[in-house]
Amino acid sequence: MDMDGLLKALHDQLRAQGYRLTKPRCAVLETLSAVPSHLTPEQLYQQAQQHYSKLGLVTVYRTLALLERLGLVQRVHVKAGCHSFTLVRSFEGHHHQLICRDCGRVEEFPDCALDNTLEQLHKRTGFAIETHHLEVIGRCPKCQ
Amino acid sequence: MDMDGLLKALHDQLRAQGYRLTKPRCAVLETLSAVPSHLTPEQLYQQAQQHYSKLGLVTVYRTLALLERLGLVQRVHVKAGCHSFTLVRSFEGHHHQLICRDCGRVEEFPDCALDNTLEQLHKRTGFAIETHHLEVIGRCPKCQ
DNA sequence: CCAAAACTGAAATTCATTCTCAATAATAAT
DNA sequence: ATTATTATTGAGAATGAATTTCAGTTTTGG
Repeated sequence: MDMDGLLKALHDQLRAQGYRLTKPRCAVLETLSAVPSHLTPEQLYQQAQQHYSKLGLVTVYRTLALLERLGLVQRVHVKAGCHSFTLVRSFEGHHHQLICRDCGRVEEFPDCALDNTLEQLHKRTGFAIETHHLEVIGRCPKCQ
Repeated sequence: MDMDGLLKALHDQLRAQGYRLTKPRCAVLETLSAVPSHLTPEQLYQQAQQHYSKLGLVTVYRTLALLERLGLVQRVHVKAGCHSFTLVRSFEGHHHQLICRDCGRVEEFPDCALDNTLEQLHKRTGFAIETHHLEVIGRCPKCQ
């Protein structure tokens, strides 16, 4: 999908859900759609000001929250800033986590059928894959 | 302080790497090992004070950083608090992200061979799986 | 064009995390 | 044991991201 098509689709999504198409929102969308990677709210704020100079940082946060709610934007967890910790209970190999969204219980499970996928991904994209994070969210038996 | 196998193993790991076995660290480890789920630094601070009342919050942060560096503790990304955002470019289905750790470039890839794994996971654990997050980290062709 | 409602920016605020530094405690050597 | 060395600590200050508040503005439907 070309960029204008993408932008138009995004606009339509907003309108369809009854949200207004404002200059700040257009600036945020335009900036995001022009960038192949991810941006922090602060970076987005800086760059989007080139499209609409009166833009405020608060509005960037609000717009991101809205777009995320609508599923138009996705959060990327980069290294820092996330909050909870569990003990690693098995000392070898890769572990993944199954997290209950209600009680927060965490169950680890051993490496999954991902090796094959990662191999193919490497071949297709040329990325040198170093690690991966997998979190599975659900409800544990007690919380259902 | 009683010491089951897990705790003793953790102590040994610390000692083996030349770190001191202090009361604050013991309190943090003891608390974490008693909890089947994940705790925020603040929660951990509250609970670990029951083991060592003079404990400071700063030390909890430092201890977590140390334990994470040693691979004894793992960060869990729960909903809030993470920083970067990308646009979702395909509007249907599940997407995963391949992130270059150097330039930050993000490439999406379609659903992987996880369905089977998730099905098995459900059968084995009884969790009702609702969603999952997968991030693959590597270096893109340009950055290698 | 007008009115109603959604939306906005700025400032103040909150909250998590990090930094600084003098005091303290764990360990190894005596 | 006692001591010396050095890692480690806690308190308070500082930082920085994210949120709240609110009066003013912009968008849209009529």
